[in-house]
Amino acid sequence: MSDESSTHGASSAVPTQKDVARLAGVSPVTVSRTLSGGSNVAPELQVRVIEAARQLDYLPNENARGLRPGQQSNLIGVAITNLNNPFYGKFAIGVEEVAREKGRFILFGSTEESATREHELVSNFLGRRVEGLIVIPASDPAPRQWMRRLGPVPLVTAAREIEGLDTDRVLMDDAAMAQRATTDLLGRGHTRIAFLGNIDQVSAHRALCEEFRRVMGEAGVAVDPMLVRSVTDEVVDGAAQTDGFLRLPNPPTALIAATNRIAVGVLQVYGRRLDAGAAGLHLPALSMFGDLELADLLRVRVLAYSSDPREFGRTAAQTLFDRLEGRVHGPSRRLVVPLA
Amino acid sequence: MSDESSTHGASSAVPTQKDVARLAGVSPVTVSRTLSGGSNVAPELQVRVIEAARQLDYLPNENARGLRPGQQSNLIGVAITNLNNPFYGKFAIGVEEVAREKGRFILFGSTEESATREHELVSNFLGRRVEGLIVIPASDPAPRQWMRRLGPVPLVTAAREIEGLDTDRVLMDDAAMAQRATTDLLGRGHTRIAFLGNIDQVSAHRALCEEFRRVMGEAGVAVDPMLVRSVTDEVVDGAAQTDGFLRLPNPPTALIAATNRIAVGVLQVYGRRLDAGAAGLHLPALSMFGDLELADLLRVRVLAYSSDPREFGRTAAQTLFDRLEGRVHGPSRRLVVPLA
DNA sequence: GTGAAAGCGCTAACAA
DNA sequence: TTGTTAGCGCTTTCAC
Repeated sequence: MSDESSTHGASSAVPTQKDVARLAGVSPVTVSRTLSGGSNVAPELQVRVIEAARQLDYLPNENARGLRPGQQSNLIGVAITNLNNPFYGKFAIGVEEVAREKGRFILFGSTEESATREHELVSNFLGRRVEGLIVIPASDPAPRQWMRRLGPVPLVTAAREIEGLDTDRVLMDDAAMAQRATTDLLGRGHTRIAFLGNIDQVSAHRALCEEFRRVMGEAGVAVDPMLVRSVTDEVVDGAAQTDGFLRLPNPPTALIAATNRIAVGVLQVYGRRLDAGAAGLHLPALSMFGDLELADLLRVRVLAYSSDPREFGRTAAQTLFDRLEGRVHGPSRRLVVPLA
Repeated sequence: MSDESSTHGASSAVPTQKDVARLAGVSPVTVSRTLSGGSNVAPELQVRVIEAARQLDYLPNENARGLRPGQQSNLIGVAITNLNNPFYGKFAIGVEEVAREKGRFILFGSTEESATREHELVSNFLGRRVEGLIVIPASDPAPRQWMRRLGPVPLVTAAREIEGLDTDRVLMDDAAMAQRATTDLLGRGHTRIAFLGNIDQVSAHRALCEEFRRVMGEAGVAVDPMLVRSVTDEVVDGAAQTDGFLRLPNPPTALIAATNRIAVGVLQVYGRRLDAGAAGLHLPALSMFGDLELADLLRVRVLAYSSDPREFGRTAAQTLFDRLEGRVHGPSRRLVVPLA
């Protein structure tokens, strides 16, 4: 009474080329040749092979296939830091799109900002002989042993620049974003502008913050040290620090959030205040870096400055394939994706 | 002057077990044994092997390893329909978390609602000998040939129920969501309630819409056929149909959007109207099914009804591992994840 | 046009 | 404890 044909029934062993050959009455080589183009195989035999394969629901073992020298795995390894950030979800779409166009498949993992997990993931990806890697480096500053194991596998890092890491890398135009955000706020008459940075995104944070200070300085506006803070890239931390800002005797009139997640934290605090009856006008104007889909529908006006995340993913993938397909040689490249 | 040690320099061939063995002055088996636990290997040899492996940056070839009978690939295939929907991004997080706990890695792809792409992806995943599959079925109704190729590989479908597909499946509580949404709106005095369904999500849409009609009927409120429409799961289509509703001589006072994407389309239209000076009160109240992070911060009040997407992903993965680890046998299961 | 043989990198079974 | 042998599923010589 067991349900042998059911989805999860243990049917007999997975059919191999040999099984197909036997059923078709040919040798395994003929099967291989038929299924990979069919050159030098009599049409009649091809028909028999194809029929046999269909009948057995045969599926070539890609792992065995990739074992032969000179064969590619058709695999790309992608490690991001945090799928919870919709920016990286969209980034992954962009990568996926390009990979599909190129006939590649994706090994995917999230590091959750941990260097250990990054090591685990990348090592495994390399063990599976990925043809290339796209990595958003974890903010965990531990040394990256896996870099030495890359061998000939091209690596593209994205979104963050890690000191001492000389790889092809795709970055957002942090300077332009910070410059625009700061200028826009100054233009609206703000002078007490708080900067809520991300302690994690080492390189990006520094660039954003430096540019903020530079523009402020150029405009002759002093930056209150109390108003420059860094938190981890978590909603709760953004919220906590926002509360801190609002409790200051002389709170800021505008606030720049370095990331998507942090901005959501800010907005949650704003939401609570509004629900408690606060007037929107008394809350600091909010600008942010990153992607916030409904930004223009919020009860609070939010200005978002960002590259298009999907385009960002596409660029990262294109950069990888430039190497893979030999269009680019030589020293590593540093690409900056312009603002959307 | 070529930069041999650079990241993308073509270093010599990838080292194999044999290379390590040679360098350590032992046989390949000793390397294998050492690296997989080290039972029955003299401590001294182990040291030599490990040192040699480190020196060569050796990484075992996981594909070759998985080729041996009785070995697992440690790979799970995950195919979703649309990474653009943050719901599925969070779903993927949930799956990833569980996979990591179980020491599995993820082959990932997006079908973009195309049955062809779904076939491509799943076939390739199976060819790479994934141990299990998690699939959000594409709405494309074309027959699923790949189902017959599963063999012993367990499959869990999620979010949508496909007719004639007898698999383990994880679903949202559509009836409860629709029931609550409709009841809540009726309780607020609305009677002209529009239903903006998703033409794609075959099973889910039907369940949602049926429950909507049922609750309306039970409350003795007539459903205006003009106010029940289906669109594809795209922001633009949601927006277009919303425009349609608003132009009716007798527009609805409330609107239920079947998905996240559709609701965003509605909100975009609302945003434009508000910017053009319309009063929020004149826009239909909006309820939706799915996940909208900033729902309570919008200028328009939105009621969102949904399961927690991450929990949803975790449940799907757990259901898969229940089969993989032999905790569950027999006929396929249908799990409904309760509302968040 | 077809098949036999060899070998990709690895590990289980068997010998020493 | 160590090494030799064999074979996983596939494709690339090379011979017929």
